[in-house]
Amino acid sequence: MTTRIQKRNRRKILDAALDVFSAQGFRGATLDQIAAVAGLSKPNLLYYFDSKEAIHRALLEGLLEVWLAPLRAMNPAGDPRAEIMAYVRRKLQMSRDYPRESRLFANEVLQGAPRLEDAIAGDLKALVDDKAAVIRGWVAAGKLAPVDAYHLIFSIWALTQHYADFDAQIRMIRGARDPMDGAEAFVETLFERVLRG
Amino acid sequence: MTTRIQKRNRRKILDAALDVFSAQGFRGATLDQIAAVAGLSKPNLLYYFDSKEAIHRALLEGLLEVWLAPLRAMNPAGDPRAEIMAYVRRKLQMSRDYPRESRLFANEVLQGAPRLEDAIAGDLKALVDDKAAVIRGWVAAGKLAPVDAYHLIFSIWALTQHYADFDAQIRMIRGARDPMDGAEAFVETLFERVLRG
DNA sequence: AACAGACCTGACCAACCAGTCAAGTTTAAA
DNA sequence: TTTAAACTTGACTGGTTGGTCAGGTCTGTT
Repeated sequence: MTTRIQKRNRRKILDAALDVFSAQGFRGATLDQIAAVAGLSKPNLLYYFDSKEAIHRALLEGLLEVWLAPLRAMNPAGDPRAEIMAYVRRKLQMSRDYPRESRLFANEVLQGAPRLEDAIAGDLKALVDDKAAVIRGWVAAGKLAPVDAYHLIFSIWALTQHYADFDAQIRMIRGARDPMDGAEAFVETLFERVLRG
Repeated sequence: MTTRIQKRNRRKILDAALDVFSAQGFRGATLDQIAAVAGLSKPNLLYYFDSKEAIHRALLEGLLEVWLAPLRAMNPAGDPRAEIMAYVRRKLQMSRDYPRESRLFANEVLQGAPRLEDAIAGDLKALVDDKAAVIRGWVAAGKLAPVDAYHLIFSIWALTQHYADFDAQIRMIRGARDPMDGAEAFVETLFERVLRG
C-alpha cells in the first residue's frame, strides 16, 4: 500500500534524480545534490529508496517503456514510408519533450551501458530485430527503396537524439536561437529523400 | 627541456587517461584507475601533471585540433558535393580510428561542456560559422540543393559520431558483427541523396 | 484523545579519493 | 666513478560521499 506522501515524495525524488543523473552521469551525481533539488534530506531519500543505485535503476526501468514506445508503434500493416516518417516525427518530439531522459540514456550507453545491458540485449534488441525484419520485408516487397534496416534505425536514433544529447554544443554554436529550430524540417526532409530512393 | 623518460611517461599517462576518461567521464574516472592502466604509481602521475584536471585539460587541448581538422579541410574553392562528401568520409574514418576521442568529447558535451566552453564557443563556433557561410554560398550560387547549412553539419556529426559514442548499444543489438559494418556505405548514400536534392 | 505506524533528521561512520611529502632509486653527464 | 638532477613511491592527510541509526515528529484511524 502506498500513501499519498509516498507517492508525492517518490515522484519528487525521481524527478530530481533525472535532473542530476542526466546532467552529471551516475558517478558524477551525488545524493546530496539530488536531495537538494528534491527539497528533501539525504536520509529521507534513503528512506524511500535503498541506495543511489536503486534510484537510478527505478529511473531507467520507468523510462525504458516510454523510450521504446515510438518504435513499438511502427505498424507492419501500415504504409511503409508513412510509418517510418511517423516514427521519425515521434522521436523528434521526444527529443524536444524529454531531453533529460535522452541524456540519461546517452550517459549510460556512452559508459558501456553497465546498468542497461539486460534491457538492451533483451527487450531492445528483440524489438529492433523485429522492426528491422518488417523493414526488410517492405524492401523485399518493393514497397520501399532498398535500405539497410539496422542502419536506417540507427540513423534515426542518431539524428533525433543528437539535438537533446549535444544540446550544450548546439546552443553554443547557434546562440540564443532554439537549438531545435529548423531541426524537424531538416530531419524530415532528409529521411523523405532517403526513403524515396 | 624534456627528457626521454618524460616523453614516454607523459604519453603513457595521456593514453591511459584517454581510456579511462572516455569510458567513465571526468567525475567517474579516478587517478588510481589511470595509474593502473598506465602502469605507474599515482604520485608519479602527479609528478608529471599538476592535477587530475590538468591531465584532462591536456587531453582535450591535444585533441581539439585533430577533431576540427576534417571540417577545416573543407575547401570553398572545391566542388560542393565532393567537398561535403569528403568531409563525411573523413568523419566516418575518425569514428572508426578514434572512438575513444569521440566518446571523450561526447561525455564532456553531454554534461554541459564545462571544460570545453571556451573552445566550443570560440574556435569551434568560428569554424562552423565560416563553413556554414561557405555552404550557404554554394546553395545561393545554385551549385548545391537547398539545404540548411547548420543542420547539415549537425547531421553529419550526429550520424558519424553515433557509431563511436553508442558503440556499446550497437554491439549489443548487432552481436559479433563489426558495429560499423555497412555504416560507411549507408551514411554516404544518405548524404548523397540529401545533396542531390 | 490516544495510539500505531509512517515519516523525517542530526549526527555519525567507513570507504574512497585527490593531492602531499619525505625519503629513496635511477639516469646521464662529467 | 662521482654527483646532481631527474625520477619514483609508501605512507599519509583532509575532504567528500554513500549509507546508518537512534530518536524525534507527523498523520490518520479508532
